[in-house]
Amino acid sequence: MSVTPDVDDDLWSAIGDPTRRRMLDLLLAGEETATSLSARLPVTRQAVAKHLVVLDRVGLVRGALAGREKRYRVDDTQLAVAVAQLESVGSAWDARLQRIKRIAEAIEKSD
Amino acid sequence: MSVTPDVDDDLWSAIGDPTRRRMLDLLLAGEETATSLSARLPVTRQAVAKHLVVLDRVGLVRGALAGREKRYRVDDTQLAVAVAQLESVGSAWDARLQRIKRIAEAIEKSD
DNA sequence: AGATAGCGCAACAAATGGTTGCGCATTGGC
DNA sequence: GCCAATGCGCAACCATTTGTTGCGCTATCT
Repeated sequence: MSVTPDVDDDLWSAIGDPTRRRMLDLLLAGEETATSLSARLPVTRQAVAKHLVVLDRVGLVRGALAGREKRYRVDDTQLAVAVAQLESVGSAWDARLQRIKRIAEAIEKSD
Repeated sequence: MSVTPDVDDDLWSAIGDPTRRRMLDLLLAGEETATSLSARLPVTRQAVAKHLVVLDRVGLVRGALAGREKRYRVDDTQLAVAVAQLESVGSAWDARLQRIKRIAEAIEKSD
């Protein structure tokens, strides 16, 4: 019996990186470019650009050219999928923890 | 304003790795050793051992010597903390998505 | 037209996740 | 009691990821 649900590893590892989580955080407040994001993060523009490639590959963000800028925004639908996976794993583990707790209580009662 | 709550990056990246998530899954079903885990996973015992070091460092598992074996078990308390972080980030993003949706609806209505 | 701002590409460094190979300790059968 | 087998830890090595710096192209603004 498997406890954790099947999860898209690529999507999960995309949101697993702390820098990418902070980028998503910033992008949720509005469109940003690689340059503007790097100004608010402790990494260089190029590092941000690489992360944007990763996030784009799993569909969490999309970039659109606007003049000489490339503005990125969060894809709501795909972020909702990611959130669903987080909550799915979380509640699976939580359920297992509860079960263990109930068993422990049952054993204690039968002592 | 920050959207995602402050999260323990070490704890998060510990559960971010797919192999470690599967190890936790197996360990939730009962104690295991590095060798027994590696038999159920597509990686070598040494890879499993390294992951166990990582999981131990963040307190998600603890190992106890039993003869020549070293049996690992999940630390319920710390796993509960990890679950709380997952659900915390998930619901923060979810809340933000809902807010965006409400704003979009409001704009649509005012058209 | 020329200075500037934004971006992409390439080369490099460090950390991570994986492998193989080795040696040491404990255990169990004879 | 001995010896083979089992389980573990350590070290060397490889590929990928995450970060850096440096360079050059293109588009914009005066």
